[in-house]
Amino acid sequence: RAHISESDATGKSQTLESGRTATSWHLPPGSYDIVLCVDVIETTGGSSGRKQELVKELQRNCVTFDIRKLNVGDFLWVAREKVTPVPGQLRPPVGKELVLDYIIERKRMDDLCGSIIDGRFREQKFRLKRCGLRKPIYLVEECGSAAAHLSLPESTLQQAIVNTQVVDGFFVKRVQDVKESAAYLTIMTRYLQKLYHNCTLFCRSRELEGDGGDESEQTANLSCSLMAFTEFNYGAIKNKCQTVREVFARQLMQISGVSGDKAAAVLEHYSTVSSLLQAYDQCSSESEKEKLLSSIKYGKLKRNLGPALSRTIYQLYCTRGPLS
Amino acid sequence: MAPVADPVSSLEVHASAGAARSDVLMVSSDSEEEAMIPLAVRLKQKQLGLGTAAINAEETRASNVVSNGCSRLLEVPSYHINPEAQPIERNKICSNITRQCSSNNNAPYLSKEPPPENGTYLAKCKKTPAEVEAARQETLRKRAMREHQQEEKERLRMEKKALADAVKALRPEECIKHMVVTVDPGLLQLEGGGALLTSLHAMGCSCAIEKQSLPRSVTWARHSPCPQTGEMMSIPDSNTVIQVPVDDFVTMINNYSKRQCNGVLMESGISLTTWIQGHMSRNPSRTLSLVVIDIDKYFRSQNSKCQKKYREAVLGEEKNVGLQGAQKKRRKKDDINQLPEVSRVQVEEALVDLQLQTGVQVRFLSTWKDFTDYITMSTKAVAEAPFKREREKTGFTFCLESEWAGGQKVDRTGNGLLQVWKRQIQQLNRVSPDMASAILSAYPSPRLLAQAYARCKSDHEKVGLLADILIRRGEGVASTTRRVGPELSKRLFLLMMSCDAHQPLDSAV
DNA sequence: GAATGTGTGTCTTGCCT
DNA sequence: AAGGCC
DNA sequence: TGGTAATACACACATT
Repeated sequence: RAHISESDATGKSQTLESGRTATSWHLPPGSYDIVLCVDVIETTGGSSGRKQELVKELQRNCVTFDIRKLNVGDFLWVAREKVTPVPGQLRPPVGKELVLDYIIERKRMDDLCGSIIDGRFREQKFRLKRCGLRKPIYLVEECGSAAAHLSLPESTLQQAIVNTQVVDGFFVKRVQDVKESAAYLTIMTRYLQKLYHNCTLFCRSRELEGDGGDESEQTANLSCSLMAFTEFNYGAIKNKCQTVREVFARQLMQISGVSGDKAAAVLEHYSTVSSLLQAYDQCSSESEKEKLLSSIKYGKLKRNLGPALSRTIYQLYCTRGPLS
Repeated sequence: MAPVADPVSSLEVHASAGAARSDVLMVSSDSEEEAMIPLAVRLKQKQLGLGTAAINAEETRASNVVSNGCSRLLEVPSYHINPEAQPIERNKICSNITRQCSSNNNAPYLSKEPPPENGTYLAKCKKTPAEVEAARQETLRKRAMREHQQEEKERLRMEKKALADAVKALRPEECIKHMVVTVDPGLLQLEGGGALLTSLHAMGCSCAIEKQSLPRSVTWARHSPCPQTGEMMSIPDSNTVIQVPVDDFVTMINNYSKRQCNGVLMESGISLTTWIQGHMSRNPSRTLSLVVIDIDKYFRSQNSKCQKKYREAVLGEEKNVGLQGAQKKRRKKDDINQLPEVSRVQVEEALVDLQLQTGVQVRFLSTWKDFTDYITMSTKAVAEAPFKREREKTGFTFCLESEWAGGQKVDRTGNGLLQVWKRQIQQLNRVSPDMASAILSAYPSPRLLAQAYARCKSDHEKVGLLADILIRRGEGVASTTRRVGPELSKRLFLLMMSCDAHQPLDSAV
């Protein structure tokens, strides 16, 4: 039977630096198992029976897997160190875990439809790209299946799938139903177990990831420099450290008409709130303040920010009384 | 020997049978192209006719001068255009130039404002021949200067146009018209080849039929004007789609299964992976993807032939290695029936092998119309890819970071700016709307907050300025109050007052 | 961008004698 | 269509 | 030359 353990990496209450130090440890061949990890949300929740169907199918295929809370993606594989219980201790020592470079985002057609509409689709792809795992896979379910009258045309959905393949460079696997998803996971798991049967694995840090093309490195498909699972799953939570410049850009974009290009153009001249305020103070007249930013060029090439926006920003930062 | 044709040999057959004819069909952009080429050629001619380095230096200087003039008129500091530009106004430069010209040819004291007594003298006496000559030369110089300025203006305009057109060519709507889809003739002699060209044509892009290095493949290229020469040049795209016949596909699947069963030492023919690896090693820069059309026809045939083995293979309980043992039906009559017997699981296994070894994926389509649609969608994707990539490179990440509210609308009088200010405060991590409202009520504008900081005597006072502001959560008796706290107070202080753009806000340690 | 449609504002053009 | 106007 | 009017054209933003 399949081995199911609820190892919960509590997503939020972690210490700031997850416990991995810079000591580059390694896992010799045979000292670890390749284990499929399934996001807990894929097994519990919503449609009662449908989620358990995947678990059942994996168990039937004798796939050893682990159910965890994944902060990004739906499936991935870890190299879990084999641990032998120590005499005198009830709990065996915690084994080190490295996460393989493959991560799967499973998407049913209706999910995809909703994701596209509310913008989650783009965000998910972005997070997958920068999650540190270099081989993202989109597992698209219900492909040729019943013309589900979703709120989006089928051609649109298929175009979106092709785009994630061609534009984003993801590997796209199309399956008909949950059973085929399980079959794919099964075959992938067995293949990876075979592939990593005789490999020494090294611990990599999240840094220095020139995440270039995923398929481009076809020769070195066997990546033995992997991230620790704890570091990966913690890094997937979005609590990045903000800088003055970044927050200033976000602040500029709170006003209607200011987009990323516009904000970036302003930041080219005044990269902090302080510098902008200083510039306003150094203006001799109010009209000079009004048009301080009007001739800043932005975007594709050299389009004026314009007097209207310049005036709005001037009002925001130069009004000495309360705003309305 | 394998009774089935090797993919390589089938390639040769198709290539020799197909007439390698190169044909480019312009759809709707031909008129535009004819209009564009002379434009770019003129630009090139002007660049070549005048110098290169010296002219470029002149033109950049002139553009700076013009920009300064404009910005002065707009009452804008010149460092917006060029941070290093000195506040020299254009009219001063011009008057300096004219003064120099005059002093070279006339008496220095006559240059600007003649004394009254000299004025009467000059008015009475006619201009000396030297003065007449000087005036002529002056006129000539002015004309020459105007011409030069005209030319430079024109050149600048043309360059701007060219760059604007280059950007236009990447826009989702128009980029497709600059795409040329190159189709291998081996694809066209199959059924649905004409429909492919028709759909591509209807989409608004050009088609070229020429023999490809890869069999039955389609590649893409971008037809765009070169920024330097102005000539139209084709920029090839790395994506390539190869249509694999079911015969070859099944054979290669079978070869892979044989290898897995018999061990690695046995040479059992080309597998999907080794076939692709061969192509990829030949030209490493290609991004391949495979298409197999109507493989269900094969499985239907296999299913009707021996249903028992098929079910066993699907259930996967026994290692069912289908060799080409069961091929008993009529040969030459039906090609499918003499193919080796492979199961769907074997296909999936070989596909995973291909995926993990090469990253190449396989699309299974049921009809040739689906193939046409797939090529159509791929064409759109390839055409729009550069546009999207450039946007991701320049734009900020948080623009589409899930919960992102669009810009707060603000009218001409400034209504709505208070909400903008509140939302600006909320851009810092871990700032709830309640916290923002609390700060907002204490300092309802950025200026007021900045003034408060300026009035602080010590830095310690500034850092903790907001720490004791009360946040009221809830309503009435059940409302609880908290403080903003020193942490957020410090972050807001750093945000407002720091001169270091890369100053981290979340305090380390 | 999923695809398409809608309104703000700049930017390009032509005009003037 | 080129030139001088303010 | 400058300055405007009228248009074209983008872009930010809102919908099936």
